[in-house]
Amino acid sequence: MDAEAIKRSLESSGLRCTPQRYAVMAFLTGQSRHPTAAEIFEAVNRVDPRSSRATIYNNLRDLVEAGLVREVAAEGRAARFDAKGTRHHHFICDRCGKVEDVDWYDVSGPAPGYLGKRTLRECELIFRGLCAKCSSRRVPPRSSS
Amino acid sequence: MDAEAIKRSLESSGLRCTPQRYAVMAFLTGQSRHPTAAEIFEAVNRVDPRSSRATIYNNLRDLVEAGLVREVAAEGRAARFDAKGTRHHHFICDRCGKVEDVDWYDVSGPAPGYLGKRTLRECELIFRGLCAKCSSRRVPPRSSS
DNA sequence: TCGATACTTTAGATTATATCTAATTTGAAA
DNA sequence: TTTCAAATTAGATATAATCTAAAGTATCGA
Ligand SMILES: [Mn+2]
Ligand SMILES: [Mn+2]
Ligand SMILES: [Zn+2]
Ligand SMILES: [Zn+2]
Repeated sequence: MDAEAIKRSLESSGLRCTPQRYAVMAFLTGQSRHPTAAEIFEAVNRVDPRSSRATIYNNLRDLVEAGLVREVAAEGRAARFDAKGTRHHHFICDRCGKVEDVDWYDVSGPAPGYLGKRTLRECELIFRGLCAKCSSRRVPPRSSS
Repeated sequence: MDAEAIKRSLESSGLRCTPQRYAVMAFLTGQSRHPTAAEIFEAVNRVDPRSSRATIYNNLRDLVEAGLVREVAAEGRAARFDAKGTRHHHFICDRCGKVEDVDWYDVSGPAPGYLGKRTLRECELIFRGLCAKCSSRRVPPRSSS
């Protein structure tokens, strides 16, 4: 996603393309990891323009509301964020907690009526297990052997 | 799940069945909601035995480690907990954030090789949309009309 | 161009959530 | 009983997120 595309996506969501907001969005689109607010804060403040902590949080809130970014559902202390580029699922490692992207495939939704009066918008899959790195190790990290 | 069953499940996980630990487990098994640590704290302290905040957190940690309780993957400030009774999926409301149980059905897992070198343990399905209550309302809550 | 106005950013204070510490208490086994 | 690891506790501390009030900035119409 190039600079112009980011600018357009912000403006078509009714958000001004301020330098600080752009920086958050640009950083997120360039990441396949799932950074926390603190990590985003650090990253955008390594280059101009600098942003205050409140601005990082304000912009993340605005971007999530606008549907350009999602807050990833995962356990753990700090919220993690993800630019909504191409649809994908997530793999969460039982051991190291890393959240990795997995190519999207359409999930066989529930049978009609299964969800009662609820209105379904989407089905998201979360895979759990060991990531490639953790799979290749024999011994759990906490083991003293 | 009756008292004896809870006691057995704790002990077969190598955990002492202390009054405080039992109280947390008993409360969680009786809930279809997904309470936060603060809600559990409040609930168990309405009856004896009382537990300190640290004990609630200690026991939740122990129960999650033992596999008797899971921390629910959902957005939002405080972690939510769920006794692992019968398997089920979750429906998360876009609007009010409520996490509701949905009967389990087996998810068509990814094709072999899809996940590369990762080791898959389970597929969890998260449905998103509007819960029954929010579906029946016309106007979004923030609208000023 | 000018002023009005709404949007945005900011530092620091505040609140909310979770963990740590060090001193007891408890309970099962010897 | 005595012993000792496990568990509990109050309060301190750490971490994450939000709030506040003041100042800065873009946009619009006159
Ligand atoms: Mn992702
Ligand atoms: Mn549940
Ligand atoms: Zn891993
Ligand atoms: Zn709802």
